[in-house]
Amino acid sequence: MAAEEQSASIDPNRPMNILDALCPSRDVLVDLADKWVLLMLASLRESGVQRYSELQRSLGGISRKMLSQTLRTLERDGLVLRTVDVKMAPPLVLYELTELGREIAEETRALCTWTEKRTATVYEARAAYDRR
Amino acid sequence: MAAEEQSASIDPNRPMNILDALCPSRDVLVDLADKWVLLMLASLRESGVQRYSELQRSLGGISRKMLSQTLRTLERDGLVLRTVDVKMAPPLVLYELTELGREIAEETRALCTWTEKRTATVYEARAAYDRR
DNA sequence: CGCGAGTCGTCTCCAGAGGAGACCATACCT
DNA sequence: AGGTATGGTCTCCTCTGGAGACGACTCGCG
Repeated sequence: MAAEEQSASIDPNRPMNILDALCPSRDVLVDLADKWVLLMLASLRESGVQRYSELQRSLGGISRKMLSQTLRTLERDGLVLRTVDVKMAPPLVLYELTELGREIAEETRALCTWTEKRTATVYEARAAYDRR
Repeated sequence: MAAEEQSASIDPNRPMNILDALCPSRDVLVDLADKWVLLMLASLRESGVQRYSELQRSLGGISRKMLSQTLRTLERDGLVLRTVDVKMAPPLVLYELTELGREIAEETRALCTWTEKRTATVYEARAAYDRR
C-alpha cells in the first residue's frame, strides 16, 4: 500500500464534492468511471442475472482478468451480488445487481443511450478535426 | 497505428450496441468512460467557460499532461470548443462546452450527483466486505 | 474409455497509459 | 533582477490492462 494521497474519512458536515481530489466521493467516482463497469451495469440491468461466462460473452472483448477484477470491485462497493451454488460441479456462480446497483445502473443508462444515439455525430466531429 | 481490432464504419442499418466490441459506439463510450472526462464535463457545465489553468485548479489532482490530453480528446469529439486570443501574451486560451457537449454533460450529471449522495453507503459496503 | 469442450477462475508476461516533475517563451509586478 | 503566472510539451518511471497459459472438475460423444 502506497502512502498516496488518501481521501479523508466521511465528514457529515462537509458537503461531498467530486471535483475535490480528497473528497471520498472522488474515490467512488473512480470506480464508476470505467468502460467495463458501465458495460457491466448495462448488461446486468438488461438481463437481471447472469453467470460468469455469460457475462464474458455479453461484454464483448473483456478478458477474464478484467471480468473478475471488475466484478469484485462492484461486489465490494455493494453494487453486485455474487451467489455460488456449491452443489453444482463445476460450480454455478450467479451475478446480479443489488438494490444500490440498480439505482446507479438506472443513472448510467442515459449515458449509454446518448452514446449510441450520438455516435455518428461524434464520428463526424472527429473526421472534421482530423481533416484540419 | 496498430492493426488492432478496429470498429467498423457506421452502418445506418445495423443498430448501435455498446456491448458489441466492434460497434462504433463502443469507441465513443471509451472516450466518455473516464474519470477526468466526467469531471471536466461537470466543471465546464457549472462554470460555462474556463481557461486552461482554471480548469487545472478546478479538477483537483489532474496533471498538465492529462489536462491537455483530455481536452484534446473532447475537442476532437466535438464536445469542447477551444478559443485562443492571440493578441494576449501570454495567450488567453478558453475552453467551453459545445451544444453536443452540453447534451452529454447533462446526461452525466445524474452519475455525479448519485455518487456524491451515495458515497457513504458505498463506503459502508466496502467496510463490510473487507471485514469478511 | 479417452477426448474435447465448458465452467470459473488465477498467474505470468509484456506493452501501453497515467502521474511527477523538468523545461520553455513570454510578460507582468515589485 | 527575481518571483509569479500562463499554456503547453517532454522525459522518465510506475502501474494497469490485455493476451494467453494453466488448473481442477464434469459432462457428452464416439
